[in-house]
Amino acid sequence: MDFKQVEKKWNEYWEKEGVNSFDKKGDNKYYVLEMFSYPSGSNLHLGHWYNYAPADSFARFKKMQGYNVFQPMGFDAFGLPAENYAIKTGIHPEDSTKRNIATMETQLRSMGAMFDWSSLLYTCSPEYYKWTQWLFLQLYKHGLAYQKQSPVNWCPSCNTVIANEQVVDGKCERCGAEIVRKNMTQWFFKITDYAEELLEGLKTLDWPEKTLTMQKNWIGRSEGGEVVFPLNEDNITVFTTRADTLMGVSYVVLAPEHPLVDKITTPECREQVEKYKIAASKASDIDRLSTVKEKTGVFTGAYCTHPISGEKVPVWIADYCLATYGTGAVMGVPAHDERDYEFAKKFGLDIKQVITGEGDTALPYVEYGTVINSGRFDGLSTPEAKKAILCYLKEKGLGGVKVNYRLRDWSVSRQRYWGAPIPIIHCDCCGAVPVPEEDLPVRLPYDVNFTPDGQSPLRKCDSFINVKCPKCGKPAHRDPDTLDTFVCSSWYYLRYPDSKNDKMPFDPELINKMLPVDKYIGGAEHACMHLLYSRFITKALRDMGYLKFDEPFRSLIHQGLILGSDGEKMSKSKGNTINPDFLVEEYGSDVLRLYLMFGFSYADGGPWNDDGIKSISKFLDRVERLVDTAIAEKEKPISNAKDAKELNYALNYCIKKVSEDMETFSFNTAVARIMELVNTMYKVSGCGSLFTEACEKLIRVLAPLAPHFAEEMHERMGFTPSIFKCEYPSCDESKLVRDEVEIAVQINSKMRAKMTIPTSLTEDEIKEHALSDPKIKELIGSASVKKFICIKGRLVNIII
RNA sequence: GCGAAGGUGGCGGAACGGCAGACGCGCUAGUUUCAGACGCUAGUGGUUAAUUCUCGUGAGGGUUCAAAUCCCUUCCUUCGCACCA
Repeated sequence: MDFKQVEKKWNEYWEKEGVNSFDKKGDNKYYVLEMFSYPSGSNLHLGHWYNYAPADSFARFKKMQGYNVFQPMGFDAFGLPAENYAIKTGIHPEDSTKRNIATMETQLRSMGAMFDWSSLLYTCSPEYYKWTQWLFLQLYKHGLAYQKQSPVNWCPSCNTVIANEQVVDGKCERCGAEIVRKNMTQWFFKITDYAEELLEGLKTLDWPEKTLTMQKNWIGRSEGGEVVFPLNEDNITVFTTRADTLMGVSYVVLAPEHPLVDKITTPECREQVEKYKIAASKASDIDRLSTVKEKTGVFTGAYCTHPISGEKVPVWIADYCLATYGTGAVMGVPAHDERDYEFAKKFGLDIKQVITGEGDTALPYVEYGTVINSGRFDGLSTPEAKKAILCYLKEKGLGGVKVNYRLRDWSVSRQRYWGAPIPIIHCDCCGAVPVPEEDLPVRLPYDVNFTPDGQSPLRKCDSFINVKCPKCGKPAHRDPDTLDTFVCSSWYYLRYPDSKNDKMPFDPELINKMLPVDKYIGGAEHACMHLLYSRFITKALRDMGYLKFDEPFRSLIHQGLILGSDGEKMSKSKGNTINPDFLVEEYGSDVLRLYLMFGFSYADGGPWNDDGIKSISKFLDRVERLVDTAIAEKEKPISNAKDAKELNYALNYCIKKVSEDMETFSFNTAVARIMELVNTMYKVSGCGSLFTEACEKLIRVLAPLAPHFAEEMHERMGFTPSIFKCEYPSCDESKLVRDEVEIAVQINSKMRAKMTIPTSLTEDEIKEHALSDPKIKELIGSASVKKFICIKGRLVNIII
């Protein structure tokens, strides 16, 4: 078969007849969404194929089941790589991105997937980012966008902010200079306002268990309390989950970045504190939280007051305390916390035991127990003491119960060019003023110097930056930063159904009908960020009244990663990349997609193997020969009843299993079941018209998995196109009823024999049957049967 | 370091308390062919003369009539960790 000609023929036919397009007016919608891609290289790589092709087969399966399937495609086109590429080559990000998109779009079209091309979108087009900016303004108006100081990676040599990815071993990837953390004013989205609902909502989602767990841990809810340690006119507030150990506090630690540090440090400690702060600014959070690394810290010279005992408590700074978690301050209870114990040992701080328990209570004792050495709280259990102490603190105005989340607000400012400009104007009189909605989009200027030299690229563009304040009309300047690309991707699924609307970001009526997404497919690496941001944006828009659903993605699937044949991650530098173009050229797109589905467990992925794909090519040839046989058998009567029964069983078993497997993205077993049917069809004979009928159904079951091939076979068998307008075959359960079944016989749980019995037997009859079987009789011998376990249709286990 | 997964034949992978290795690659034999390729048929975890016994799901322990599957310990690998997307 000339697959090139066949693929071209059907791609054109589908396009012309609108076979793939979504019926906006129809009901029974099914929204299948694959995570859109970043147009980084110029070519579609195998990973894209692995994401899109099997997901498309799922979409086609749903279509054949009668759903009105909406499967859009687009590009997440802003981002760092295009800008880095521009710095290196001088090619403008807009030019390289547009060129990459054009290539990828052509390749995606040749894949033969049923994308609804009329909804295509690019996040870098002004028609799209106008609404990204609109989204920012809505969040701002509702108090969900705000500015605060926050640390960034700063390269003192390049004089610029650099991404985490560009920090290699604490050094700048470009120039090798040591990176320091520097505070800058940044925009944040208040995702923490939704922490509780984001956590609760997880219960309603049909998502992989591991993803739910990861999000849960990422949000990191912990119940505890706040405790205030007064220090002159200031208060140091700490968060703790172990308020019961409060009387064991021997010091308080502030994060080196804590705002109080400068104020409270005494002159004689100033030098060591400053030195320590510089050292801490060079360590990553991951290093700082390591429990194996030796603890470091310095004394500030200051003392705060214990809220209950009134004793003086020394205040230290240490990098194991993070400014971004809790209140940026912790109380040190060496007797009952491993890190505090290590810290106190090293610096000679007091270790006061205030909890005891049964058994081994060697310090640090971190288990729950009974309070001691704590005055009025002595004798209480840990949970009782937590309550009592926090209650007492509340009365004194020095703390109380508090729920804390690990989740931090979402930093959305980027000091870069290639992103959506932040629609804010800074005015000396009026402060931060939102750009009026009618002035959107704030267009990204083309002629910009984006070489890194200490300034946001947009700040150097006078025509962009200098504007009049929309409020007072005085000279003002635009915000020079752009938005994190995660902002663009946090709402694109809302734009797709109405992607050409120039009056609003989406039509609320339409969106309430189309959303949530019924099946979302993409990489597991997005578990905590993209997927959480999208959920937050959906909930925020709901509360503003723009939509009426709570969650954007009802059901989620992650595909695995295809590795190089050496088992390593594919990369140009390793030279182990597989170019799908060559494979499509040699085998055709159906064979490539079928192999991707058959050769791997979809959620796991694995190393690429050249031999496997050839076998799929042979498999389709095998099916093609079957079709030709079936055409010849069409008018013949059924002459072999036994084989006919066998064929009916195989056919209906295949239909049943494949339908189930397609539903769960278990493509490898779905293909295996089709291969089994094909094997059976090669074995049987004398099935006549039943054979032809079976073949027709086989082609339909295969259609979502090998669309061009199936369409061609369907036509060859004399049917009018398109096969995707046909119903998916349904299983005739009556054909699956068997008269006899072979079951295993175990004696003392060891496999000993097999026997074939009628399926109609009751448990007692099976027992009788088994015990009277001569071979089994012999195996049992003179021993007596103690117990008889019968699992119907599978096995019996005779304990003697 | 913290969080999340995963270790099954020569290989990709099935099974997810009930006959381990479905399906495929590879390999072996037969068949077709002038020959090869292709196709078709059969076999294929180790061990063995033998469906003969036995051993086998990273390692060690446990629960159970029964464990790849559940529990504990341990080793190894992969992914994420908030400015890559």
